[in-house]
This record gives sequence, C-alpha cells and structure tokens, in this order.
Amino acid sequence: MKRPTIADIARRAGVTKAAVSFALNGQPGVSESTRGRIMQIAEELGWQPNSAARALSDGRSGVFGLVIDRPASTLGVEPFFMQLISGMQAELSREHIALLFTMAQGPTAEAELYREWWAQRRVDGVFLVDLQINDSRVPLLEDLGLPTVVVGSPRGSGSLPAVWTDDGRSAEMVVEYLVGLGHRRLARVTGMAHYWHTKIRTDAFAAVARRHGVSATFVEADYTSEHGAEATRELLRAPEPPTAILYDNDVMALAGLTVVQRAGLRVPADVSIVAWEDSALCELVHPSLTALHRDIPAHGAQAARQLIALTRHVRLIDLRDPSPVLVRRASTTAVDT
Amino acid sequence: MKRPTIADIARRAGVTKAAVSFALNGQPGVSESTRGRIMQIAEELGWQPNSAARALSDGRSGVFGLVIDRPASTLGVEPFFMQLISGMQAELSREHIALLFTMAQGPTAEAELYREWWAQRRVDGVFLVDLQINDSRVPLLEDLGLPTVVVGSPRGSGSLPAVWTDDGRSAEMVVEYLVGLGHRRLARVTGMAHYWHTKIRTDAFAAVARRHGVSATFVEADYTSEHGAEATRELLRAPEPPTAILYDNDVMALAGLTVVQRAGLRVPADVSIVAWEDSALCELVHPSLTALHRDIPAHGAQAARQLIALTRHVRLIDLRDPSPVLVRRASTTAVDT
DNA sequence: CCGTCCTGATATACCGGTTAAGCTACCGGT
DNA sequence: ACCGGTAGCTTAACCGGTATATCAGGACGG
Repeated sequence: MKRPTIADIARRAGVTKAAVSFALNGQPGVSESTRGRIMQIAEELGWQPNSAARALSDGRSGVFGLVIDRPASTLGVEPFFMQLISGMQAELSREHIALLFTMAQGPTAEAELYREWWAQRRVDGVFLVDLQINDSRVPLLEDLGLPTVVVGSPRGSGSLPAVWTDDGRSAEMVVEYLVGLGHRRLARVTGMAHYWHTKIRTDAFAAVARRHGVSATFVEADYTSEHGAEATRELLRAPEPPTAILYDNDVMALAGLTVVQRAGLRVPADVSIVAWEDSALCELVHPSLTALHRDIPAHGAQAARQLIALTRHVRLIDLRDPSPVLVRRASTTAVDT
Repeated sequence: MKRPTIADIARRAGVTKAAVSFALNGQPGVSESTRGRIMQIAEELGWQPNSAARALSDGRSGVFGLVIDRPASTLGVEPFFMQLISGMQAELSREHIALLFTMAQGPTAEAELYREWWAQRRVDGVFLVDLQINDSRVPLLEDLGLPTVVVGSPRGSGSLPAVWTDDGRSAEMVVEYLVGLGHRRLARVTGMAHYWHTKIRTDAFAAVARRHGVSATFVEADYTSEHGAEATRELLRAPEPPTAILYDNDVMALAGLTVVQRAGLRVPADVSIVAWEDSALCELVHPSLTALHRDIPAHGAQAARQLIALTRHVRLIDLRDPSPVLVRRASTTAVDT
C-alpha cells in the first residue's frame, strides 16, 4: 500500500504542495472550491499527515510520555496504573496524541529516559508519577524545560503543576471512621517511605490519631503481597496488637486479611481491615474489604487535560480531584468492648 | 535548554553537516582524527538525534505499537499485560525502540488506530494480541503491510508470524492431572468464546476429557470476577455439580473460590480449583490456588525480538515458547470416593 | 610528466510537511 | 486610464537528519 503525501494530492489537484497544505489545515489562501476538491482527493487517497514530517516542521511530536519505575511484580497486580492510563487515553485520543509508555528500573534509568526523549524530541510532555521526597526528577524536568504534569501530590513538585487528591484528608477520614467504631489501637501498613504520598498519609494518620488520643503504629512495606503479609505478622506479634489496620493498597490488604485469618483471628470481629484504593478484588474476597474508592480514570483524564493545556502554553494551577469516598464493606466493624 | 543539532556540531568542528553525519554514524568518509573531534563535541553538547528528522529521512520511526481492546475494568486486575509489556520493554529498550501503548474500545476503533498509525508512519510495527476467530484485524494488517507479530496463537494468524505457547497441551495437562486425582466431572469457566485461545483450550479440554471418559462442562465468562462468580454459581446449581473447575484467569478463579466457599462447600475437599495464569494472588489466598504458570515477561521479550527481526526483513517462522508448568498448590486434591 | 586512484572532505538533494514572501489577475473607485 | 487592494495561488526556504554525487589534492604507476 502506497501511502500518499501532499505532493500526490497536489499533482492530482493541479496545484502546489502549499495550496494543499493550506486547504487541509483550514488556513486561508485557497478558494472554497479548490479546498473542497483537495479535501475530496485527500479523502479518496486516504491521506494522513506523516507524523515525522509534521513533527520536524512544527517541532511537536504529538506524543506524551509516561514512565513507571516499579518492579513489574508489583505493577502486575496493581490496577491503579492501568486505570490511570485508560483515563488518560480517553482524553488524549480525541486530540490525536499518543502515549509512549515505559517501565524503567531505578531513578537513574528514568532520568536518562527523560533526557533522551527530550533531546530526541520524542515527546511533547510527560506525566510524572510516584513523586519522591527530594525527587531528583523534579529539578531535572524543570531544567530540561520538558512540560510535565505531576500526578498525585503537590508537595515537592516544585514549579511543576500537579493533579492530586487529598491524601491527608482521606487518611483523616479513615482514622475518624475507625475511632468512631471504638478502635483505640490503629495501624497502617504503608508503601515505600520515600514516596511523598506515603509521608502525607502517614503524617495525617499520626496527627489525627494523636488528636483523638489513640495509638498509631506504622510498618513500611513495598506494595507486594509478601511484604504486606510480613508486615501484618509483625503487627500481630506485638503485646497489644492493633484492632484495625489500614493498608496502602488492595494487594497488601488482601495479604493481611489472609495472615490475620490464618493466625486464628476473625475479620472484622478481632481485626478490622481497610484498603487504600478500591478494586474488584476488594469486593471479591470474604469478608469483602472496606476501601477508599476514587475515580482513577477520571484522575488520569484530568492529568491529560492539564498536560495538553500546558503544551499549549496555558499557565496552570494545581488541580485537586474529588476526595476518595470510604466504601464500607464487611471487613470493618465496631470494636468489641 | 537549547537542544543541539548536527549543524551546531558542524559549525564548532569547522566541517559540514555531512561530515558530522558520517562521523556519528560510523560511516567511512572522515579521517579518524576528525571523527574523534566530532564525537567529542557531540558528547560535550549532549547531542541526540532528532527522532522526527531521522524518521523522516530513513522512513522508520523507531516505535512499535500495542493496542489492547479490553474493558479497563478487566485490564486493571489482569497482571498479564503489564508483565507482557515489561518483558517487551526489556528487549526494546536496548535497541532504543519505544512502545506506543493504547487501549481501544472495540475492533472498529482498533482497526482505525492501525490505519492511522501506519498512514502517519507513527509505528514501524505492532504486536497483535487476543486473536479472535475470523479476526478482521489480520487481513487488515496483512493488507496494510504493517509488520506484525501475533502474540498468543498461531491459529488464524494468516501470514503473520506468531509467538505462542501451546494452550492445547496445557489444557491436556490439567485434565490429565485432575483425572489422575480421580475427578470424573470436570468444568471449565472460559474466557470469551470468540478468542482463538479460548477455543483451542476448550477443544483440547473436551477432547481429552472424552478420551478419559469423564464429563466436561463449559461456561463462558468475560474474565471479570462478576462473571466468574456467576458462572460458578451456575455450575454448582447442576444436579451433579463438577468436582473440579478450571478457570481461564486468576481473577475468575478467585471469584469462584469465594462462591464455592460461601455455598458451604470446601475447597479442595468438595471442589478442586485450578487457575489458568499464575500470579501473586494465587499464592496469596486461602487455600492457595493451583495454577498454570508461565514466564510472561520472557514471552513478551520473545515477541519483541521477533518484531525487531521482522522490521529488519528477516523471514520469520512461528515460535513456540516453553509450555506452562502446573504449579500444584492447596486448591486441588484427590476426589473423596 | 601525465593520467589514475584513493582519501577526506564538500555540495546538494531528499524525506513530507509548514509557512513567509512574492506574484498575478481581477475588482472597484476616482 | 490608472491605482490600490485583495483573493488565490506559487515559489522557496526551513525543520534536522541521511545519502549520493562531486571535488580537491596527494600518492602512485608507467
């Protein structure tokens, strides 16, 4: 199949490339009749602009980039990113922007990717996820001048615009819910401590617990079921184990559930369990898991709209998405006094 | 940050663009001394080739495409694709090929994407997954002449090279394992019937069951936990319900497990459960799930190598990856006679 | 001493778009 | 009859690479 160029169209229409370009881009400079003729020929030939030529000419590639730096083992089970991407796509496809998606291993490799993409003009902008404390990617991206939208946290995002949900408020919500049920010993199995969202959640969790005069224990884990299970075992070994545990993702919550049950304890009678980030899994297991639910695709779509605006030189402000709602299921109950 | 071009390098080195191009590409036509000088200047300036310019010039974009047409809800929970992509990346990154990743909704939208990508020369090749019976994408891609590697099934792939695992053999393996445990009433909760791999699995399952003189029941589902649960309830309602069920993915197996247990039956004492496609989930739940395990990242890497070869005009033959192994866990046991 | 070959470069065209500048024919106004 | 303005094109340059043809100059053979 021969892929036609504007030169082919021009020849057929008996005009020059420039006229064809004007016609196809809705620019003035051609009569309505020639424009119509050209459009029809383009249609017949099934013409589409060569992306490389256009990119070379106007300096934009029509591609956004997303790099995720997490072990594939975790990624596999985490619905979050797939849903995020799905939401982004919905928004990007209508603007005919494509998404370059890569998994990197380690911050150095990720930084290198950004450098290459930018230097090679492969992408017009990127989404930055899993923001870390003292994240070296932020100054790098600012330095490069690569249009970036941070997904997830306005803290530590420097001058980069962010799209976020209020994790602090969500943590408060969960603590207040559990305290309201009479729980006095709370625990949280967290994600990696170097992520900003982990810190934000932990800080808020600790602060509200203190305010209510209840205890709060934290164990760091890495989102995998193995760590989730181990962290739970550690919590249960304490002389006065917690009566309610909040896990930073659904996979660890599920692992925790299993560990608690195997330890001969009942959920929720002995231990209440809450998952941060809802999924089909949470509804599926027995007992079903109380979870913080948010519209992740909508979040992705929001981020995509922001990045599109940014590449069009719109000045952006941080945008907060609706707070998650706490979906109460069978894994939480009032503490048995 | 000003991104340097070969013209900048040429100016600094006091030579022409062409000389720079020769030097950087290892072509003859420059002396070793000038080549060294040019390389060093390029290094200092942090030069990287503009991908659009290169693509325009040599006609290849350095990008492969992957389109997945499944509801985001399913995708989220399925580790398969993330692992597949992860494996592809490993192979692609060393050749500096990027991956354009999109979720489409429906075959028409997907076909349209291929047309656009090809017409716009956005991609040099694509991976085709979830091959269907009478799949219109196959003739389309053949027609376009878009280099394609089919991931998953050599049946119905037409002239397109495939990378596959022997699903028929795997189905046999499971049936023989279950029959060996004394099961006489088998069932399978399948994925969508219009997928080739579903048909291949079902046909093999039915054939081997017949050969061993045991009964085989099939219920179609769509990989979601909802369907998995419903299919299981349907199976259990039968006058003589199956004593062993094979599910086409881990999510449905887990849903099935829950349904069986809530129905007051024991797993594996009353019903044995096997999942097609292993994951952390399978190890995690109680009882842990017997599953067909395969190295999905390796599968992805294999596919990537094939597509790379294909775009270099190497003639390919279908490539079969190692068969999955059956990982025996707690969800299967001998039938109680 | 001249023609030939080889080396190391330059000049230039090309890929397929976009776009500024230039040209022409036709219009209305005085 | 002459002029200015404009609609409707064309010409040509440019984006940043790659590749082919050309060219200058030195070495070499006869």
